[in-house]
Amino acid sequence: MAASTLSEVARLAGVSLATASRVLNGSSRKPAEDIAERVREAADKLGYVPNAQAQALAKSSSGLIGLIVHDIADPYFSAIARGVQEAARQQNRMVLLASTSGAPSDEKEAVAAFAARRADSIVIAGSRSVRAEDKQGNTELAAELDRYCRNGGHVGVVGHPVVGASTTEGYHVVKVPNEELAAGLAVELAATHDGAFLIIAGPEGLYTSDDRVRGFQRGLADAGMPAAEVIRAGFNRAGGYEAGLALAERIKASKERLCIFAVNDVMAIGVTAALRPEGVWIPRDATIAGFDDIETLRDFRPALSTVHLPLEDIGRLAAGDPDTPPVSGAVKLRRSTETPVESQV
Amino acid sequence: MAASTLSEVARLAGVSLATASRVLNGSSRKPAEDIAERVREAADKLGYVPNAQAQALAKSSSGLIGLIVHDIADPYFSAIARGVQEAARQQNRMVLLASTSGAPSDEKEAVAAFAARRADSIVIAGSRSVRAEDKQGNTELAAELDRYCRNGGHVGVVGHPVVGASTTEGYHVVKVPNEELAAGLAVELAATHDGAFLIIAGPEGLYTSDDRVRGFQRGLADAGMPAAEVIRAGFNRAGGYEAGLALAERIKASKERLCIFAVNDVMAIGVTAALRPEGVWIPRDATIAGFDDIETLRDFRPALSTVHLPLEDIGRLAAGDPDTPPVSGAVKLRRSTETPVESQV
DNA sequence: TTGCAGCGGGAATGCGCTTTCCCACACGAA
DNA sequence: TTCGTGTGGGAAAGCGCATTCCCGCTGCAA
Repeated sequence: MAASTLSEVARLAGVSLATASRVLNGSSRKPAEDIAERVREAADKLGYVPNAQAQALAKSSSGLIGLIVHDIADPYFSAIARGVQEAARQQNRMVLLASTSGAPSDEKEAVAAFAARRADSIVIAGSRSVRAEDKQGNTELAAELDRYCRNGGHVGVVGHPVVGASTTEGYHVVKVPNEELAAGLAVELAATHDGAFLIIAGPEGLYTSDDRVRGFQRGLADAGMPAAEVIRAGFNRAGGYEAGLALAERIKASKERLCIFAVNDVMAIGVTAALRPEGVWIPRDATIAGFDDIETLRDFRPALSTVHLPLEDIGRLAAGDPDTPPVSGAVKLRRSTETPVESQV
Repeated sequence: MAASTLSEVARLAGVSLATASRVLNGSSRKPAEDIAERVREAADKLGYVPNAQAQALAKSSSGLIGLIVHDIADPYFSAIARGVQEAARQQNRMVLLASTSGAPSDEKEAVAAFAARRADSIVIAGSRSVRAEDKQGNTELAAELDRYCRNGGHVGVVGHPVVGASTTEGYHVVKVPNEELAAGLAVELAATHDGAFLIIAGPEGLYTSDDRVRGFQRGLADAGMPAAEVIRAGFNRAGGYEAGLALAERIKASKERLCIFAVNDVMAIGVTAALRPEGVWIPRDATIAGFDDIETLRDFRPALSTVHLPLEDIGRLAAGDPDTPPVSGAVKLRRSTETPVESQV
């Protein structure tokens, strides 16, 4: 990647390096118009593209914003990524992407890489976890982030604080009211469903999942219902599918309709997909609700009851956009939890 | 973003800058083990993180790979992004992201920004277009890419070459056999459907869409069927939805089942979503097929007939991964184009 | 006419690192 | 003992740019 440099431009325009720099790359001092014009012409003729690396080095600020997600192809993350991207665009920055499949140790490396690139800020999306196997990774991640912040970096985390992070300057968490919203969902569901509830959760220790489970149980309690049984599975479609398979027989054997709460939309879809070939129809034989309100899944049938989350805004907020309204979700009851006509005797 | 520098490390370790560099940042010359150990300790104590910008400047190679997509939240692009990301990871690079909502002039700016950052290579996903309003943008984009390549950059384009790009060194196109696959789809559909066909296409001039339309028509011709009528709409779900609305009455009025080919999956979903409230059922009243085989839509019901594209591999290929097999799609016939039992008299 | 701001351009320094070149030293052969 | 030869560390020159000084010039008041 060689390209023409500023000094070449300066030479061609017959001015000094300083002047050329002032003309081309924005400075408080504005050279005279005629000379500026000459510089611009020279730059144009040479196809000059400023070297952002060198600029960053000289003024120690890179205009980069690092984004860490578990999986960029997951619609949850890609929606957040879009928000981050938009915020970055507004701030005239570029987004540096890292997918880590969720392991804190990978995330730590990503943070280090971002720090090496002197990213102005880092956004970490994806659920934090306190699982035992992540213990060391979490500690290292926290240390790395801490160092990054001490060196003047800004960190935005979606959902929960990074485990073990000492609240440093420049560290902010975009709170997602998972618990409250899950409680709200439970209350609304309890209003029309008086059978049993069941929760299909992610692995224990995953904050997002745990919060939603806790909230849902609290909502049930508030509504005067007994606590729901909790089944653990992977926090993705496959997990939901597996849980669905395990559940099919039970549902068919039972006489009353079960109301299932899967802690995110893709899990709910997985459950539904597993149930269908078994002849268990939603919402006829069981009802189901998810969480996130993933856009790509809106056309899914039966329409999935869920909790809407402004994912794009969340991304924007994490990226430090000041104009974005605070996170506020909303329960969306749709077909998948409706009481079918024939049983509304 | 201040941090400890290499010279601080060198001083603490009591060695020269050169030695410290050789120890910490990989060089062909390996200093003695005892001295290396001292340097490593010093680096560790200071929490040294090499400044990638400075490294890039010094060795003029940034380890960056730029990715340009229309919309990162679109599952088509996010799947490609995942592939690019993985390839980058393998090559020990980082991905720089730019979303452009499809305008060539935006893409041009993204290329310039990547060039400024001295990205080693650039991947452009998303359909090329020859629409009149994109004419100037295309020209500028081509010029910018050309300059980038001449300066030693590598460019990978998904699908079609950038309009007007003179084939320079370092420019490669990941061919996607849209036309052939669409033809294959048409042939397979024609085998079981003998009514009329209709194509819901994207805007005229969008290569991807045009290719698929052309291929489908050719397939129909090969199968001895008359050409299908073509309706134009937006190349996204909204476009499909709109087209679906416009179509509903017609389908209800007609006595024979129509077979609809939407040029991508999300459009097909949009069509289906528009048709459903009108009482038009797929595949009872009409059948429909899409293109892309988007993963998130696999659980959609009726299961969507489509053409599978190895999107992740495409991303990898565009990012220059040598171990990825060439692009090969496959027709996937599913429920949405099945002949329902009751009409199989 | 002299003195003093004020303005605009240029030389030079440094951002943090890689890499070339040089030099001191040790070792083996003659 | 002396001369090559190799080995390993250090000094220094950039990489491309921003920015701080510095300096010459002009315009104005005294």
